Amino acid sequence: MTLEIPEVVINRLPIYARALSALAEEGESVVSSQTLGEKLDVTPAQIRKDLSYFGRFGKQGRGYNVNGLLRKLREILGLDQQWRVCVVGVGRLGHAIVEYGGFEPQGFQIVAAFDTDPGAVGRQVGNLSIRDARELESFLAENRVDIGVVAVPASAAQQVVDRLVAAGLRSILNYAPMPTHVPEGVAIRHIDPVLAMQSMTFYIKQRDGVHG
Amino acid sequence: MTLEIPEVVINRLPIYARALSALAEEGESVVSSQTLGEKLDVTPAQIRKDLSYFGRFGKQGRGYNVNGLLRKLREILGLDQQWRVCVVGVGRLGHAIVEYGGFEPQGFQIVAAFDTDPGAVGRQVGNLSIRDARELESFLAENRVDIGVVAVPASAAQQVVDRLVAAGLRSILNYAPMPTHVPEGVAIRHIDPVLAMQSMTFYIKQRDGVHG
DNA sequence: GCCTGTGAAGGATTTCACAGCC
DNA sequence: GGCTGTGAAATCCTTCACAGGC
Repeated sequence: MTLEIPEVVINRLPIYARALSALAEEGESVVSSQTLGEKLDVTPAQIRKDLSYFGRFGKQGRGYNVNGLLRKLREILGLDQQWRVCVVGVGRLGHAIVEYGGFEPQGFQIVAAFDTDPGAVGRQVGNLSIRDARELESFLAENRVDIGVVAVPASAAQQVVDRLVAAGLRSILNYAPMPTHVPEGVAIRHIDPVLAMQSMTFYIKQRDGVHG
Repeated sequence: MTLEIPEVVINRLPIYARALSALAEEGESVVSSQTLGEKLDVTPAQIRKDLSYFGRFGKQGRGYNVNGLLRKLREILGLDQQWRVCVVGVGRLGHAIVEYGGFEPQGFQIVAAFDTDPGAVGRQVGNLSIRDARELESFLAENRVDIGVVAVPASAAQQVVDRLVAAGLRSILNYAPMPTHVPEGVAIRHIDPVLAMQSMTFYIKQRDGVHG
């Protein structure tokens, strides 16, 4: 398909899609790059340029059809499909992830949860029964899974990522405080609130000088 | 102090600091940009250039002193200090945040939690008693708080961010699935696992074509 | 008149490549 | 010989500005 679309562009598309959803719910039928940009703190030129990688969706003089563009973006991103997700590590964090209600409505269905702790295996979380992490490979061989969520301690993160990749997964969401790496061709995203805070403190310090 | 250091650079420093911590624990005393880069999937030149914004910390022919550089980075980022954090919104997500043990050891102390729900106010979470969100401004006026964590529903996020900013907070970590905006001079970071997944599905689709 | 789509310009970030020092 | 620090080059990304269509 279309080659070499910058990753920054891909990362912005879901934001556009979300804003368009909101506009659609408010009953708006048309939106200009100007108006959309104001809602999102993005320049209109950026929105137009981003969209131009995928086609010509607007109408001169009017703007974009909200539902039309939303449908297009959902198609491009695959948000019109169901995605199957497994979670590895069901400690406090993994628990919260499995029970978080925000994934399902967006098409991300959690189909399995794994843990190494014999005390956790077999327990019920949400509507899943926790599986033994030793079954990870066999489960992935027998069931379609699209995305792996890693919620294990930092010390185990790389090993778990390696197993997921070896088993054929190509998309990983890593919650472990550890910058695991993956081979070319595997998408990985890191969720790390501590890192996020640690980069903000630099600016606090710069502004205010040193606290007690 | 030093002016105009790119934000991307600041965002990488905590990663370097974390890797140096690990090296220090392993008893390594010296590391080259080459070796550090391999651990982090970052080019050696990038590491050297990033560090050069802040000074000259290495020794030609040897590399960097692990503990020395770590101390420097912690000082630059303010990680050698205690930071006071408040959490707004103590639903399931806020709960998990307050009870997550990963912040305290890094110097981020959660000093208050707020909610609007009368049924939640007064309840105990971790070692905090949930406060009425109406007390937010008075609490911030009387107590030093450095970082505000927003864990409210999307519909309330912008409003909460506005209140935090109006009360003088200049660093915000937003967990709400909603790209809130803030005035110049306020640092904000978004944590949004759904967005992260939605950008990965693009690549799955590109590789594999469409699933059922 | 308004707004898109897009080459070209501009700006930011990364990488190169090497002088200089240990 | 190995490795840093850094100008210069290369690359990547954003913004400009305007031709063209509604």
